[in-house]
Amino acid sequence: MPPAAEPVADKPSRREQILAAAAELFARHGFHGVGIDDIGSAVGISGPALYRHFRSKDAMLGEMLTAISEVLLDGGQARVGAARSPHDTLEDLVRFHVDFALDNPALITVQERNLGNLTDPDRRKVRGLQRRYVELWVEVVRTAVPATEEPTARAQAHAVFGLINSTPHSRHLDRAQMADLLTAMALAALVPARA
Amino acid sequence: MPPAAEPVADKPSRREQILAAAAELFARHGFHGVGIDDIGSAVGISGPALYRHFRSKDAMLGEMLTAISEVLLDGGQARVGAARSPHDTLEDLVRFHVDFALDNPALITVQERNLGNLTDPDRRKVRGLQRRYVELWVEVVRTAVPATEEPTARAQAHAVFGLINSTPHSRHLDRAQMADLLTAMALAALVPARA
DNA sequence: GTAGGGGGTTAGCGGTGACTAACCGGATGA
DNA sequence: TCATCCGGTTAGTCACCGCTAACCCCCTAC
Repeated sequence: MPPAAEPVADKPSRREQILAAAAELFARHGFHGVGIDDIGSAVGISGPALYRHFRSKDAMLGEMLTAISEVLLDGGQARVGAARSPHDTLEDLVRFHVDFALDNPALITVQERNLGNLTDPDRRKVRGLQRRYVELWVEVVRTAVPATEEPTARAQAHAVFGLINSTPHSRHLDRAQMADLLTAMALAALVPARA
Repeated sequence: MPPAAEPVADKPSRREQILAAAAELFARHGFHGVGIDDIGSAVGISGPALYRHFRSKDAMLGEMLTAISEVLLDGGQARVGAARSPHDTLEDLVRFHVDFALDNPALITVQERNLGNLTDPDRRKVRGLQRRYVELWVEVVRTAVPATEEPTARAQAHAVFGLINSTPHSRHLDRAQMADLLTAMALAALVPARA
């Protein structure tokens, strides 16, 4: 068995190919607007072959969204772990989210739009991960700007997610400029005028 | 004919009731996730009775989205017409959008998520209206902050829409506080530190 | 050389969803 | 009084969609 004992990232496995294609389609047409055959033909196989890799269409969405939420939470925690000044931590966190959104527009779109199409247990899991990610932001914001009330910080976090995640809907600047712009806007929106 | 010759806003007509209910459902479950029977029973009638009021399910979505786009464009133009200082005009425009989003969370959600489910002609129409609304914002932003390049202003407009439209996803503050917070954040994100 | 299994195929089933057909009751205006 | 029509009903059609069944080909390991 030449290529085995290594479930690591070699080349994109079939599963990953499928998830990527499905994300693109879900983002464009919505979960129910995409057929199993559409996903299949997007990766060059046709229709029911997908069931060799996933138990159901729901399972694809579930795996996709939990993966995203875990990447965001883990990445966020890592950024916060590397302790620097409160404001620098906030900036790191913003930058991290901006990078993720710019590099994974389809995933961001699916996460925003298709949470409601998850299975109940999947939704619970994803909601939990998202809640922890929001709490991370709340803490970081309140550390950087101590005057902020907790509900306000939560509302700000959601608003900034909306700002950053709007990225897939506008492709006017190149990646670097877009990253800088979004980061600057998010920070300006989070820390009151004058810093 | 007692009540006629007045297509004006009396009490919510059946059509309007239906559109409101449909908007709520589309926002929650997505266009394809909602059945004709769901919409019907949401207004107390059942199933195919809807076809006395709309030609098709697509037509409902089409009418809904063009109406939203027209309200936004008209309202925006009205705000800009009442000429004040450039910065006050921008603030008015922001406030207008914030109010609309807070008062019509379902509509905002549908407009954000279900543009892709429109018929081709409907999508063209809505896209056109949206484009003009964005251009309005671009002009107002560039008048208030002349240093802004046009593509940057466009990207900023989209980002601020994302910020404001995130409203349906967070209900942590009461309406007034939320309006103030979103307005402040949007303005901070649009006009560079120090004004 | 061959057994086994991973990954693909096509055919078909059952359910559901948009829409139509056919019918109906009651308010209205001549 | 009665024709009309508006807005509702239920039954039914047809397409499509998720998923299973049954089959098959190759690649690998013994």
